[in-house]
Amino acid sequence: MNNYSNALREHHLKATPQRLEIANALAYYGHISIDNLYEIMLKKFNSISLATIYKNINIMLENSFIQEVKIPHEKSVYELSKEAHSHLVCNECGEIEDISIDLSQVSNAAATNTHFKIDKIDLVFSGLCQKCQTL
Amino acid sequence: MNNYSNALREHHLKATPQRLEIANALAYYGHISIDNLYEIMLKKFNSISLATIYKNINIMLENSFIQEVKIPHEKSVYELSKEAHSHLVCNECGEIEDISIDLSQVSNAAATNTHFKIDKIDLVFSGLCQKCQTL
DNA sequence: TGAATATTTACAAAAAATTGGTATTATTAT
DNA sequence: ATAATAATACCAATTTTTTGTAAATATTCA
Repeated sequence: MNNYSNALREHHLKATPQRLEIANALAYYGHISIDNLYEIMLKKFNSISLATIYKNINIMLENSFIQEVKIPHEKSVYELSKEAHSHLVCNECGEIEDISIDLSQVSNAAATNTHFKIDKIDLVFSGLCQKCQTL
Repeated sequence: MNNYSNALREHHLKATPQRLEIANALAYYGHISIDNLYEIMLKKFNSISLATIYKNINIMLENSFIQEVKIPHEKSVYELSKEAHSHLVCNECGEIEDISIDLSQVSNAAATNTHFKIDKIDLVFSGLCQKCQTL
């Protein structure tokens, strides 16, 4: 199990036990909503409050330690920052999967068409995962 | 100016004056947040309530008359349903632009890599629009 | 290692966002 | 036009998120 103390400090965040646990939860589950995170955190810190969750999620976002993933029709989930990647969501079971796809073609197409200077791409595929297709 | 009475009815929505005005606002502005929509609606219906806005947005979403667009770091905006397209957001001025790009390559890549059956793609480019690059 | 300081936490409360209940009014189909 | 149905405004309730603060904790630096 990873120790995120240094990673947190590199993002100018104090390494508190609560934050370490948030990092562990994100690492373990990959993507997690505020509600789920609160439930998980309660198991380790039985007096933790939602306000603490929100404050930490928000400051972690500001400092780019984590990223928000906006899923269609769902509440946002959060993930540890890593290399750029896209997401797939199963409309049946809700599973979220990471995927790395080369987006230079679409990025260039968008840039030349609109003259935007593009520096970030949020891409979410929705559909059915392999398991849910066969059920 | 378009009359959306029939379009609403085709989506099994009664064509009330409030709904027609929402449709007009979405058509005129392209993308609108709940707050902005409420402000706009207040000009025509000085006793309209936010609850009415929410109820209509929700039922219009359910009936696919409109679509939600989730913008990074921003509140959702809504748009009239139309052909599939992607979005560009300017991080400076907030402008949201539609763009049609062929996504069959990335869609195929994602499908073959993950064995998902993909039926929807949400793609948002963030960056700077042409105007804001030169400021 | 320990004291000083700066930040974080839990808790309470407030604020903001969204949803629910109902009498009245408007829309639709006949 | 009328009856049946659904939407609206209004108000209240709920849910979600943020804020303020004293106490507790982590970090810094000697």
